[in-house]
Amino acid sequence: MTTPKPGELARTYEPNKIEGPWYDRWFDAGYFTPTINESKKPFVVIMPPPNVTGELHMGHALFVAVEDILSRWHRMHGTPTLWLPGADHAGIAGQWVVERELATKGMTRQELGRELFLDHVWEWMDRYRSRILSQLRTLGASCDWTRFHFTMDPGPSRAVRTAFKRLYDKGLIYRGERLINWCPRCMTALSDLEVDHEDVVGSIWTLRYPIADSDEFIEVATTRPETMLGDTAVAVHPDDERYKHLIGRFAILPIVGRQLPIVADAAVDPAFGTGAVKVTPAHDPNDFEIGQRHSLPAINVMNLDGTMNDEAGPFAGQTTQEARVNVVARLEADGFLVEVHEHTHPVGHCQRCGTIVEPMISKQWFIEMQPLAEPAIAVANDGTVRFVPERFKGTYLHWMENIHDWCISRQLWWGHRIPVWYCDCGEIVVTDQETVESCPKCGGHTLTQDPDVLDTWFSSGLWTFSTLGWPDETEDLRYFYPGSVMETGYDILFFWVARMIFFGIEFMGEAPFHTVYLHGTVRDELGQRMSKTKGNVIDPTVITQAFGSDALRFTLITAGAPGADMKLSEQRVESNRNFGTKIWNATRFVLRGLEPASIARDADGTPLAPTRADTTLADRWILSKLETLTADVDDLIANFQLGEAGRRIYEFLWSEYCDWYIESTKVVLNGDDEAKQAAARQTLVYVLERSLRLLHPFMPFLTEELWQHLPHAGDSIMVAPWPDADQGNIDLVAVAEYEFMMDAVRAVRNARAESAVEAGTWISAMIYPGSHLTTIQSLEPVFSLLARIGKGRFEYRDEQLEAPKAVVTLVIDDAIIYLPLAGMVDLDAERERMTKEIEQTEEEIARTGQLLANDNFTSRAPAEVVERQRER
RNA sequence: GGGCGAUUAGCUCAGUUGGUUAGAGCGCCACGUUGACAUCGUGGAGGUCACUAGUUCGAGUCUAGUAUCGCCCACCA
Repeated sequence: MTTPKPGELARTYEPNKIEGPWYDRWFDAGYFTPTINESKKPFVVIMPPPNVTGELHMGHALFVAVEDILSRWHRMHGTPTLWLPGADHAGIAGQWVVERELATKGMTRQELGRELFLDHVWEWMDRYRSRILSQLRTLGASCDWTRFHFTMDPGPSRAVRTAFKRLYDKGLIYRGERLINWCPRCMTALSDLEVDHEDVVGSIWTLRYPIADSDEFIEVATTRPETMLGDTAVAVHPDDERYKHLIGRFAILPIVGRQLPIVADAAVDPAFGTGAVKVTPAHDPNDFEIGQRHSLPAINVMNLDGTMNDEAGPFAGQTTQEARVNVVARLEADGFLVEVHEHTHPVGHCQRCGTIVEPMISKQWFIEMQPLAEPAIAVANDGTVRFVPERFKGTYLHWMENIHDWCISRQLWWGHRIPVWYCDCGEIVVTDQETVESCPKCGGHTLTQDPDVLDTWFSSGLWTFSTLGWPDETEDLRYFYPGSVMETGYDILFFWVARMIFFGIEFMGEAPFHTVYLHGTVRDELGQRMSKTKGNVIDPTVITQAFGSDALRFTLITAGAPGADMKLSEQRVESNRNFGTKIWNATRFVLRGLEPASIARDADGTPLAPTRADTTLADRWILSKLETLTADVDDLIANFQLGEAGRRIYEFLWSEYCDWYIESTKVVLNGDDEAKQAAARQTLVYVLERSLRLLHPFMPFLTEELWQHLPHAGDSIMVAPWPDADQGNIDLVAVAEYEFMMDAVRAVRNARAESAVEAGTWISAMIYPGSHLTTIQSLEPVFSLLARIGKGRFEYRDEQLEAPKAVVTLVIDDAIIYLPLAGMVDLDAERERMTKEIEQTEEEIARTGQLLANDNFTSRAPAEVVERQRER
C-alpha cells in the first residue's frame, strides 16, 4: 500500500515545477523501456522525426500528443509499448541545411568540396540528435530515447543495402535511360512526388512545319518552343481525316532542317489544338512514350544546368528562357510562326528550391512499382490496414493504383550510397556489404561505387523493421513487428506511409501497422500554414513554458477532429491551463481535512467506492456519472476519438464534479452526520482518483502530481491500471432525482438574478413537491446552500397555490416552487418571463400532442422514443 | 481535367450507427471575493446548423444538386 505524498499540495499549479522532474523519474524508473511479454501483443507506434532544422513545430507537438495518449492508454491496460522514433529526414535534410548555411556564407557546394561538405553534415547531425531528444522530453513523449536512430546509423544502413540487393535480384530494381524530372539548380533527379505543379500564365505558340516535297504545311502547337530543336517527329491521330494522307511522309523542322517522320499515334487528341503534335522525346513525358512506340531518336538539347547544349546549334549556351525568346523570334522572322495565345498551364517546380523542373532523359535507377503496389492495394481494401479518418483510404488507393515507377537515384552528396559497384571489366556488382574488395568475374580490384545516393524515402520506407534489427531475425523484430499505429500528417501519406506499407509487405510479408492515423495541419490564428519565412511560427517550447505541455497537449487534442486542419490560438491553451488549475484546486479541497487512513482501500491500496448504505443522492449521482464516463472514454480512445474523450473528461471534472458534486458535499462535510461525512470523503477520493487515471494520458504531469497526494496504489499513475467501469455503481433513480434538483436550483438562481435579489440574501420558498417530496426533503440542505434558501424556510404545500400573488412561480417537472420575493420582484419583468414561459410550454405541448396524434409516429418510432414523448 | 474536405453562436470549433429544448472555449452583459479555485463562481444575451429539393413518423446528421472557400492528384501538346 502506498501512502499519499506527504506535505500539502502547493497552493498554486505551476506546470514548470512538476513536468521536468516527473519526466526524469519516469525515465529513470525504466517505464519507457520496451519489454517483451509473450502473452501480450505489444503496442508499437511509428514516430516521424522532428523537422530538418532540428527545431520543433506544432505538427510534432500534435503527433507526440496523439502517440503518447495512445501509448499511455495501452500501458495502463497492461500492454507493452514501443516507439520507433527516427530522424529519417536527416538523409535529405542534412544536405538541405548545409546548403542553406553555405548560401548564407556565399559559398557553393562545389566550392566547399564533397569531403568537407560531408563533415559539415555529420557535425550538424550530432547537434540535431541531442536537440531532438530534449524536445521530445519537453512534450512529455513517453518513449525510450535510447532507441533513437538515424537511417544513416550502421543498422539501418545495412538494411538499406540488403533491401536494394533483394529488389535488384528479384528484377524489381533496374537502371535505365528514362525521362525523369531534373532540377537544374540542385543538379539531381527527382521523383514525381518531389515536383510541385503550379499554374503559370504562359503562351501557346502555333508553328507550321513544311511538309517535305510539297507546298503543304502541318501546324503544331507548343508551350515550350525552345524544345522544338529536339523534335524528332510529328504525330497525328490515326483516324484523323485531315492528316491521313501525310502519315508516313516527312515534315522539315525549321531552323534545324531535320526530317521529321509523321507518325500515327492514338495518344493524340484530334480535338485539341490543330490535332497534330510535335514530338520531343527527350523533354516531354508524353512524347517520350510516343518516341518509344515509334522507335524515334531522343535528342537532348539541354545541359544539366538548364542551359542549351550543342544540339541547340545557334542557341547553345543560352538559358531556356533566352532560347525561348530567340527561337520564337527566329521562327517569326522565317515565317514559321502562325499565332500566339496566352495559355495557363501547370509547370513543375522543385519542391526544395522552387526552380522550374526540366524533364530530361537520364540514366537513373528505378523501382518497378506494379508488383509492389498490388499487395499494398489489397491490404487497404481488405481492411488489414485501416485509415483514420477513413476518407484517406480513397486517397491512398487512388495514388497506389496510378503509380509510376519510382526513380530512386539522386545526384546529391548526402544520403545512402547506391550499393552498386562497377568493375573495369564491365561487371556490375550489387552488394549488401559496405565495400566490394574484388570483382567476382575478373578478380580485379579496380571497382568504383556508383556515385549517386538513394532517395531519402527509400530508407524511410524500411523504417518499421530496419530499426528492429532486420535483416537479422532478432527478438525485437519477431516481437515488435508488425507495429500498431502509424501516426502522421496527411501531407506525407504518399512519401512515407505508402512506401512503408509496400516495403513492409515485400520484406516482412505483412503490413507494418494496422492503423494509419492522420492528423491535420496546425495553422496559425489566421489559418495560414506556419512557416519560417512568414514568421508566424508558434514555437511549442514557448507555449510549453508559459502554460505547460499538459495544456498544450490537451489543446491540440481537443481543438479539432482527426484529419482536420486546426487553427491554434494561445488563448485556447491558456483556458486549458486553467482547467489544470481547476483540478489542482479541486484536489486541494479533497485533501483538506482528509485523514488518509480513514479512506477504505482494497488490498492493493486503491480507494474503494463508498458503502452504499451511507451515501447520499449526490454521492450516488456522481458515482453513476463516473462509471458511465469511464466506459465511454475507454470506448472513444479505442476508436481513436481522442478529442471527444478529452472533452468528456473535461466536462465531467469541471461541470459535474467541481460545480455540483463538490458544492453538494460542503453541506455534508460541515454537518454532523459522521457516516455521511465518511461516505462523502470516500466518494470524493474515489471519484477523483479514478478520474485522474482517465485523464492521465491527456495530462500526464498534472495527474501524476495530484495522484501522488491522494491515497493510491502503486508507484506511478503511469503504470496504474486503467479503471474498469463498475456497472453496480450506476443508480439511475439517483441520477434522475439529483438532476431534478439541479434544475430546481438553476430555476431559483435564475429567478433571483432576474429579480435582482442580492447574492447574499437568504430567501424563503413554498414548495408543492408533486412526485418529488422525498427527493427535495433529502436534498434540502444542499438545495438550501446552492439556491440560498434559508434553513427552515422551506414550506411544503399539499396543494398548488391558487392565484398566487407577489411570488415568482417556478415549474420543475410536476413540482412547483413559489418564491415570495415581495418587494424584490420586478412585476413587469416577471410577467414577461411568465408569458414567455407559457408560450414555450404551449408550443411544446402542441408539438408533443401532434406527434402522439400521428399514427405514423406511434406505430413506427421505437417504443422508448414514444414513451419519452408521452411522459411530457 | 479528376478527387476530397469545409460551410453550426460575434470569433475558433465539437457534434461516429437519424431521436426530447443543437453544445464548448473565448468574447459580450449583469451580479458576486461565502474557507478548493478571480487562472474563479452564478445568471443572461446570442444559431433558419450555407442554399434547394428529396428519403423518413422524425434530418445539423442520409441522398442529389447549387454556391463560396480550401486542399490533393494530373504527361493534353
